[in-house]
Amino acid sequence: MTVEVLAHIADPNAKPAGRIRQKNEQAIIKAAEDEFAKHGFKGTSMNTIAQSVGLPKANLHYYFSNKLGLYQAVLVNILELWDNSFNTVSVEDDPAAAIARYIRAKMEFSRRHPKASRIYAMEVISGGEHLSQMLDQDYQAWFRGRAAVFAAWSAAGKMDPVDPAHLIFLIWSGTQHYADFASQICRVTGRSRLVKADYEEATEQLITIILKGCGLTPPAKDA
Amino acid sequence: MTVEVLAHIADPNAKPAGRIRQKNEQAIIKAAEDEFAKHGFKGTSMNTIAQSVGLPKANLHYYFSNKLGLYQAVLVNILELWDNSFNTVSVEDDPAAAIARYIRAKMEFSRRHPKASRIYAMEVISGGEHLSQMLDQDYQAWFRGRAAVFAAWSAAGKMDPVDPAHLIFLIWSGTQHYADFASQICRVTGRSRLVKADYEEATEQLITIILKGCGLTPPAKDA
DNA sequence: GTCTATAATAGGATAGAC
DNA sequence: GTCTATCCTATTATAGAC
Repeated sequence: MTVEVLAHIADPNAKPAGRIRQKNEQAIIKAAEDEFAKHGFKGTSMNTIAQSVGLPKANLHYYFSNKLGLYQAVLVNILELWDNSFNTVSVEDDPAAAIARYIRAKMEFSRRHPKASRIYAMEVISGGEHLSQMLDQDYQAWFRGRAAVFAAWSAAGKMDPVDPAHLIFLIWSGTQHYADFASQICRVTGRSRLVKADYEEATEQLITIILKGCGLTPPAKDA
Repeated sequence: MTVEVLAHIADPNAKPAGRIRQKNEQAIIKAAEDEFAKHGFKGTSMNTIAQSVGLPKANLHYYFSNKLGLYQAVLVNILELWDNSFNTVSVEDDPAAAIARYIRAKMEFSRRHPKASRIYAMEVISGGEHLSQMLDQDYQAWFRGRAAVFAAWSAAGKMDPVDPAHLIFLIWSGTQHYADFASQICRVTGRSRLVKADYEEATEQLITIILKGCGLTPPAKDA
């Protein structure tokens, strides 16, 4: 996905970035992520963000044209975090190794950036209107390209003939769940929070089930 | 899960239900679901709900003590919709048939009640504080009981020794995804909306992958 | 660049006429 | 039971002093 090109969407009248500006913008965005992750776009107030950064709310409007501009900056920030290793997977690669690596990368993202995952989830649940401006056309093309790789593997008899789209959705949902639904996982398992070991265990279980489910044998050891 | 007992939480000063009251309350709840599913608790305004029902907003406060009371009524409504067939699954049952049936039930819920699923998802992503009052203690016990059934199947050699909790999370996330992330599925696949056939295809794919992933053979035909 | 003060509006909630 | 009018607070956003 080409994300750099879209940075201007976040703030059309963006001023040249001085040192102070860059630092403050990042601080505001970081605080904004906390709120957006908990309450979504509509449910978040500039006031709360301002208090969280320790800045008067007028400053937020100095750095970002308005609430929507700040939100879009946060979204762009998230899209830039996304792991792109899956983009380069090709038909020549080993399916089992490639899928295992992708699951690992997605789960690592859930562990390291749970708030980013939640903001994205809330945005999609809300209809994803703010995202459509950012990734409409080439996102669909990207998805088709990735699905084609799975289809080619199946056609070559390297894996079961599973529907590529549904397999990708299963990988997405299964990994994102550990970020988005962490509060529920904690509740039903009696944990206070998820630690690294929990994510590692989940990763191995997901890889085991999904690879076998596609008729694949897990790679002997991860590289 | 014992849900009926908790109905009083939704509105402690609930008045006896007359015909008009019951009808209006349902109309309000229905309209509220639309908004809560799109914007979560904080992001939803009573005003918007009132306009959607075609009632002055003072009426909403007549029927529900306040915004929180209305939200909790919506949540209770959702919990009552939940499929309970999984509760009665026991060690004696056939794992493949039971898991396939559960996936089918969960996916059917996503198809028939996508808004309920989204409200629940938003609530969990937001931290799930409003849910904890409703199902804290026995929810954990319920989960442990269900996980124990999977563990017993594994111990009896009826299926692979997968971690029950992670398997359940995979079933939950994989099925709920088609409700919560429908907007994204539509975007990447170029659909305008998901139809029954899409859900049926997804159901079969999920059952195929997950059953095989657990070392199970799909039941010949569904009952 | 930063902040106080303030405008303008939307939000939740209630009083009280009907 | 129903609705208008209203209160008060929170919210987005801006003006303008420093």
